[in-house]
Amino acid sequence: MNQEEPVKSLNFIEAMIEEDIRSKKHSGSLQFRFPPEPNGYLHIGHAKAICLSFGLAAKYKGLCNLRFDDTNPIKEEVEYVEAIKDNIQWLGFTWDKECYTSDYFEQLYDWAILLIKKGKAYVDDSSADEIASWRGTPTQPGQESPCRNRPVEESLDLLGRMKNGEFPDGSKVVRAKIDMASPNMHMRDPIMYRIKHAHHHRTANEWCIYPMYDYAHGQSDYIENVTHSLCTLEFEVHRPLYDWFLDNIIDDEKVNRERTRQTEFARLNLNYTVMSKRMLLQLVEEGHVEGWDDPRMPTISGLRRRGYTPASIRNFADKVGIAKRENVIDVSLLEHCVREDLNKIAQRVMGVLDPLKITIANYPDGQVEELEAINNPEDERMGTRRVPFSKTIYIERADFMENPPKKYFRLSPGAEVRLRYAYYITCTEVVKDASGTITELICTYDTATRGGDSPDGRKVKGTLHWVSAEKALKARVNLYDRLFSLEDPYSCAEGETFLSNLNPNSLEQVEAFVEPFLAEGQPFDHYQFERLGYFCLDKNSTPGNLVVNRTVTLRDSWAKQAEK
RNA sequence: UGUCCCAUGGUGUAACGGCAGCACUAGUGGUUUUGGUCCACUCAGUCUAGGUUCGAAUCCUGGUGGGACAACCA
Repeated sequence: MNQEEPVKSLNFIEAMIEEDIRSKKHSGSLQFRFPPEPNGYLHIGHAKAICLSFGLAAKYKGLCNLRFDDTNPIKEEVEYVEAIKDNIQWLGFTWDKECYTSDYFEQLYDWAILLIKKGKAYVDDSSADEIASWRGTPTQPGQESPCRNRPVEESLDLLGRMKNGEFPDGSKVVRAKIDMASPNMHMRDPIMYRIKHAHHHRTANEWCIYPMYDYAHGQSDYIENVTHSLCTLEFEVHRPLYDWFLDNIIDDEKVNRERTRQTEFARLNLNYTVMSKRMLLQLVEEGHVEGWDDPRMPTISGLRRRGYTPASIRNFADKVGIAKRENVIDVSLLEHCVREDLNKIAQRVMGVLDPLKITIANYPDGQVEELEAINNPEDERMGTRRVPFSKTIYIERADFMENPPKKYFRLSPGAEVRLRYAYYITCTEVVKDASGTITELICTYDTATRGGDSPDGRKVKGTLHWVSAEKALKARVNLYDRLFSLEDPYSCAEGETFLSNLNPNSLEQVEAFVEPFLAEGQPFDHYQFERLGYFCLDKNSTPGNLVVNRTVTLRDSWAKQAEK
């Protein structure tokens, strides 16, 4: 009787958009944009922003541009723009137009002339130190520059000469004339242009003056007809300035009514990692990780190399939601999202990370048989494969205990277990070396249990993964753990930095044995190593030199119980 | 001695003046040729003090707590 459809709950941005649609605020379709600065690699926090703007565009039948905010030539590089484009496409999004703020330098310059002519901007000869000291503090008003009231003609002349390269870096700036006593520091005559005789990755040496973020961003949105300009919370105090520039440049009532509006949401934070571009850059440059795409990095490239899928990241972005309050997401949610996706799509395979040799005493010498194994129990369409079985095999060292506790379902002296897709085996003898370390197990198998079922119906509690010693392939396996050992890597003792919280065991490398099927894989292919976790082939893996990265372990309720 | 933003289970996020819901985490049980998956269940929340109202997580006021703002960075 209660057939109410589940109420769709909107986040505050969707609610605003639907209100704009209802009130017909915009005469055209909705337009979004994702505006990275090409000065580093994108991370999972950017992925949230990308999913937001591109996702909204898709949901409301609008478009989303990719715009590189390239107004600071000394920090920006082509390598970064290529990586960013790559990441966005990999995530599964397609931008409408590929834009660059540098495409608008000419227009921005013309608008600067307009503002000076209107008496809304001026050229300032003050030094950086003077400007900083005259700006005041958040609690004290600033004071006006001596150049503030210089004649319009003089500012115009100076601006032209700045552009022509007549002045050295730092000798002059263009400032908006707003209010040095404003409680908002950003309104105290903010700088619009600075002189930088630097090579720009797109405009080369055409310009030696470059606009500041605040002077460029709103106008770029306006030029692209952006209707909803979404950014993170730290730009909230910039919004009055965003509006001020457009208010003073655009003289058209209708355009102003429909004009782009900035809306801020809380950025993503994840525990056990850092999300600051500066810190990520430091990790790369100082060699604490192997590069921007090191699988321990929270970068999109790192997550990809770790074995995360685009769908898992999109789903994660959806689950964390959009709001304005500060948040720290638990990595377990991210891990849940990959497991959820990989469980559906990952090829199952067997591999042994910490091998213990077993000789099956009653199995014929030299015999090898091919046993049928299911590729993915969650998806019948993925079919089956054949796995070679032989007299000597390897199992996981942790799957045998000489003196097992109660509820231990695995192998122990006299116990019978199932080898997955193979046979029931019983341990008859434990072989040790002089130091008492177990070196080998002697077992017998029940020939009637081929495939893993017993015709007499007897049950075994344990099922182990295994690999044929004769046919297995060697593989280098990278076992990754969290990069930092502290939930909050930013908190550290006096005189120390976040680097002191690096987890010394974030990477453990082992030589493992895997079934021959792995040789058919391509870099980035996903696998589930049964009973162990999800893995993928590294970008540098080849059939003859397998390199496997662990994405995440399987949930392990036995490990939890064993801890107690 | 400022301005602005924010406050719901352990973590996130809904509820738009009318029964505080969902996901993750944790725990219990069931199914299982992965101690996986799946299924069922359990623990657990409106920062505080007033006010408005028949009725407040929601509106108002004051506290408290957290965050942002003083690059010629974005």
